[in-house]
Amino acid sequence: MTTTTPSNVFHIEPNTRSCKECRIRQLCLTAELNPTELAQLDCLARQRRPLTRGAHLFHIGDPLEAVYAIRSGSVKTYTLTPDGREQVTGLRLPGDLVGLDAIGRGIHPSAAEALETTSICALPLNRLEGLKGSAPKIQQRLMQVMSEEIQDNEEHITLLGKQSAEQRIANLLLNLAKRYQLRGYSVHEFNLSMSRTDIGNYLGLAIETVSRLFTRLQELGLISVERKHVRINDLEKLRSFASPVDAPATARAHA
Amino acid sequence: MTTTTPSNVFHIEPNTRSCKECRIRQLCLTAELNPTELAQLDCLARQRRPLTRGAHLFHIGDPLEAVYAIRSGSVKTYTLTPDGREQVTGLRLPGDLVGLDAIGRGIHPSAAEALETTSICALPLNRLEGLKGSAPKIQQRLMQVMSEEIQDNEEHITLLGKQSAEQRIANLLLNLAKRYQLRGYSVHEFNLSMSRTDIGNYLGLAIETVSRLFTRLQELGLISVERKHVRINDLEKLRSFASPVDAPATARAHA
DNA sequence: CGAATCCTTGAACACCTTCAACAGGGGTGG
DNA sequence: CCACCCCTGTTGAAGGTGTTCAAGGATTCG
Repeated sequence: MTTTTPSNVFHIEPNTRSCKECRIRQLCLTAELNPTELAQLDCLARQRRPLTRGAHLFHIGDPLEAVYAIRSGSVKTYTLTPDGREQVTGLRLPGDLVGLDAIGRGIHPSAAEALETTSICALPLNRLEGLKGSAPKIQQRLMQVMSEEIQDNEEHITLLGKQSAEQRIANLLLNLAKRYQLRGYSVHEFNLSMSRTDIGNYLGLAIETVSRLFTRLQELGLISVERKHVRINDLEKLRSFASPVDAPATARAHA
Repeated sequence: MTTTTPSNVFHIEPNTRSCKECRIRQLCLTAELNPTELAQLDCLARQRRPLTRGAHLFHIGDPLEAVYAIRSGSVKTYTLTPDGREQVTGLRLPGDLVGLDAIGRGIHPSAAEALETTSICALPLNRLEGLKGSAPKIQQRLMQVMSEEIQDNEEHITLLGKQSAEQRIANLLLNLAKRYQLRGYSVHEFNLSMSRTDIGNYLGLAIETVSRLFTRLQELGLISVERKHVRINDLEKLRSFASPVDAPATARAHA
């Protein structure tokens, strides 16, 4: 932060503590709810003290108490391999929900850890279910969000199953750019909240490969990277790197 | 089928066409519903003519009309990469639900194709939502199933992100064995409904690698493979292959 | 200012892929 | 019923992408 400071490094502090005036309301569970429904959700959304970097929202194996909405900051979710290594399964930004994978069995199968100072809303599930009768749209919206998460996971499976290291990096950058844009920031410039280690872990690559490819994309003039700060200089060309029309050399076996 | 015929090659024809007497009721959306709720679901579950091998339940881009429960047979789901290659995202067995990833946006982001003769129940979503008031448990159960699908996807992401080719194959076999066992068949013997191509695609491996590893696991005495027929000879040892306590050689970078 | 952490870069290596050829079934048509 | 062909699966050898190992540089924080 001694150098340039893209907008997303400032915390997106919602104007107030209520859903109704939350700046990222349109992205959250609250999207398309009417004022009455918003008020109902407000009543049960507990806000916790902000998490500091490295703090856990929940651990693997914890009983499900609530699902959580990110208000500001960011969170990584991860599972553990049988031999105890971490697999990063997702990056959550303001407006995203965390913990949906615990609803099935009542136990968190993955952990959520703050990547920076992060504030959240806790949505106690049992009280959420109590709303069902009076506010079916909340329930319905929750199902939508879960379905979108399934879809996102399928995209990530495709990334891990079919794409070259270069494509994975390019797609991550485009994904982040799009999500920051949805939140009102520039498509072209943002700060990575994940470390190189987390990025490599998330993309199924060695950390050295991540570093090398950032350097390469920079040498090609597509992006500028300096530590966590990323600038996309040529969005179109980056897209053509991420999704080449002709299959890359390594792709035939999977065809 | 000229050789041995494990039980799962016989179609699991439900005794009757009603949910109440469906043999796989406990695995499906119907698990833990009371007779009244079962009857409600029965009313709207339309049964379609069985799909033949290669037939699609829906294509990518189709509008969401219903989600589907598998009654017998099996189905693969897949998405397309930007350059038009297929990525197999899942294998669905009797009792599993298909199409949940379409609820979010109303459009199927992935396709579902029968791997063999397959019969299904269609659950029209709009009529399902109409049940919400009278049968909230169905809605709740649907959320559970979706959450479990998220969890399954996370496991598959871990497989693709962290595991060696050998581990991927071993885990696939164990996964299938477990699911067939849940459906009342032997853990030790079953028929693959996926081709080698589909298996490789699903596991992010070249088809030749799949073939070689089947051969290797057979040489080690862990399994016996002949075309689609698989016998697990040493379940414990296969488990230790799938989840070694000490990280494999290729794993350090992801640690 | 020093230590720890994170990131970068280089070189050797390994796993898996690619390319190539062949074997075996299953279906079709003569 | 057999010959033929196509498709699926197998096996071998060479090659490549990404990993591993190693070392050095940069940043941050106490």
